[in-house]
Amino acid sequence: MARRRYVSIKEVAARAGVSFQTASKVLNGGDVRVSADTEERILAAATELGYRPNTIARSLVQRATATIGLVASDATDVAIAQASVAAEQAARANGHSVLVGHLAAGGADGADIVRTLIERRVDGIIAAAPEVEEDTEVADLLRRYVPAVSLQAVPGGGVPLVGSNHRDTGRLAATHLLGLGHTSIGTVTGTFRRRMTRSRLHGYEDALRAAGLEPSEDLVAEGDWTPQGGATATRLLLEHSPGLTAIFVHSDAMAIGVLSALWQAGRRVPADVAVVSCDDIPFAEFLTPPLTTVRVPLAETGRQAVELLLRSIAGEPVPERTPLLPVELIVRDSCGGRRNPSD
Amino acid sequence: MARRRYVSIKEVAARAGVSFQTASKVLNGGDVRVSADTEERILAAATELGYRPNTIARSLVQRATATIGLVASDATDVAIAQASVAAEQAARANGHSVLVGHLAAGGADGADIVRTLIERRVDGIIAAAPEVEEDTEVADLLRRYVPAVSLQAVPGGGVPLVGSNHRDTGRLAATHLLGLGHTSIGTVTGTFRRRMTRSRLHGYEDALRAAGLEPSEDLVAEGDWTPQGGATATRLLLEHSPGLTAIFVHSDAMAIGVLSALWQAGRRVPADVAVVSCDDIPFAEFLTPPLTTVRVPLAETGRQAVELLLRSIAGEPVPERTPLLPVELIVRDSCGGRRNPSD
DNA sequence: ACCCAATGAGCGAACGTTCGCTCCTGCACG
DNA sequence: CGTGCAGGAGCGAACGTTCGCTCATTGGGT
Repeated sequence: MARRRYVSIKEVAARAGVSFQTASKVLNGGDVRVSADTEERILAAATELGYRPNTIARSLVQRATATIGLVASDATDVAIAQASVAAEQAARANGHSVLVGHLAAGGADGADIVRTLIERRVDGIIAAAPEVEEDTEVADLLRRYVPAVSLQAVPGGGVPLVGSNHRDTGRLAATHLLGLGHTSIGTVTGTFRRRMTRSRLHGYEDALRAAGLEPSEDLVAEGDWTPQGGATATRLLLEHSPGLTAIFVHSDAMAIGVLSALWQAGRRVPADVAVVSCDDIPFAEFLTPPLTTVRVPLAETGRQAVELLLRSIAGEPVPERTPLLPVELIVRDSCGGRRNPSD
Repeated sequence: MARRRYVSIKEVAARAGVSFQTASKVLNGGDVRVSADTEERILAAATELGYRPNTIARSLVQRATATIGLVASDATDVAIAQASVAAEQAARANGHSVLVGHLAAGGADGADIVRTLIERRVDGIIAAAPEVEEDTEVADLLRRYVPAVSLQAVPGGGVPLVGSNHRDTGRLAATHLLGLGHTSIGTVTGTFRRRMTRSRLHGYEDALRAAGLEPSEDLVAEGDWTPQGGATATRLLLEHSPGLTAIFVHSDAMAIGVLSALWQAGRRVPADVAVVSCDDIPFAEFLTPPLTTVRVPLAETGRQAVELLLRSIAGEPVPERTPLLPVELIVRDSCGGRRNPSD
């Protein structure tokens, strides 16, 4: 337990018999105008002493921390977790570390988290927290203090946005179901407060109208992104529109609840009710039945956010809107569009 | 996009007409021997200027960053994510920030991540990465440089451990199945390299022996913690022991694959095969059928890790082994031990 | 043999804080 | 009226770096 004291560059320099600034040059700086001999001595001294540069001191003088802040929803949500992890790994691949803050349920502590990140002088911030979509305090902080990129709209704008095409997502799912011959297609949506939900809903409506169908309120039930919420919404849907033959769900997590509720109601999937969802989380393939879903490039979104942010930090101008990433329909069994080989 | 320059305490002091050290006292230090009048002037100047303390500078002089490092497995794994999120929130509640590093698949970059954390002078490190269980380089770094707490065994010891009682977990699951009358109980384990796997297996064997049954190799199949792995292992199990009537799975994630494979093999759950698993991730309740599982207190583990680490940082001696957290059996439908109300 | 350029190393300053000490002022008390 | 003491504020030093400049030495070209 006798913890090793950190050794500073001065001690290394002393042992090598040079000034500490010279040691700094060879150990960290790039401007190595030093003889091979002294360089070697310094390096040797450093390893013998177990020297570890003190990034804190470096950050102070360079006025940059090589750290980015990530404010994320409770990353127990698989989808958010995927984006977060990808973002962290991308940041690290570019020499940056990531300081995270997970919002409490409800997201009331968003501004606190961001303030902390700012005080720690992160070079930039990535917001991956839907709760923040309406938080003007957070938006102000992001606009004023630090380069930022967001995975969802920010009130007042001014923060570059990355993400995928949610309207296409809805359109793709509904179109597929329509193509299978369904005409009474319900939808279990995310929370209405989120733009993503509204976009997906619009995509769904686009598809219905394109097929000559008029969207009905009785076919829409709001979920809350959880399996519970999905189950509850499904029961509501079944009550209002007992005749429906298909459901488009706004997330795989909710789809788990949807499947469960359908099963409990005695409706077989896909024989009685076809289900298409979105995200394509790792579990989707292994549900019973395997879930047909619109794959959302979550990891890719995280990486793109980092890339954009790093460019913004470097001083490059970044557009407030980048092209939305494309989504892709993954057909499995829950929609009945594919014959199960074991049938 | 005109980013606000950070204002230093000196500017605040100048505006308030005091020395910057005095400003420091009222803005950050606790030793406020200052007249109410000047205090007010300083506070006013600070808010007018939008002063944000520079934690970097503070860390430099205080030789402490109020930051802890978290090295985690790819937190796409729901169980790890739960522990991570809880740990971060607990740390923040105690005034600490969290710097994360997610291991690449395979975990080869563990030592790199830890080194980075050390160079950033985190006050302590939490290891929540099973991959690290055999990484002696990581173990050395953790022992030598910085207080640490691990969620899994560390080669050579010397790092306090927190976690739950895995042997009880196996015992509880198998005992329940035995109590239901099963005598041919297979198990889909985690990777054998992990101690947790071996503990759970031992618990399972304990229970069998206590019931007068001899464990058989044909009833054990190694999984890899993924749904895929669970499915593959299940097929293997079915091949070697077609007569089994129950399966104990080492994680809910794998259980999803187990359920899927069973379904594809035409075995009904729980009628033909009963399933009990461990973790109790949020999805467990919504699988078809709802999963009977041994709840592992993941969030609680994360919190306990932080608590221990903070004490260690504060200089208190912490025991290398804390009492294991208790687990609890959650009975749902997949084990057949409970009559489904809809039956 | 002389000058100048290039090479190698040193040195002061700065980054934004905290910490502990010193100094000044004024007031109460003997 | 002098002494002591407490309250209030200031000041120097330090934390561990990086950065840009200066200085000394060497060697090659004419």
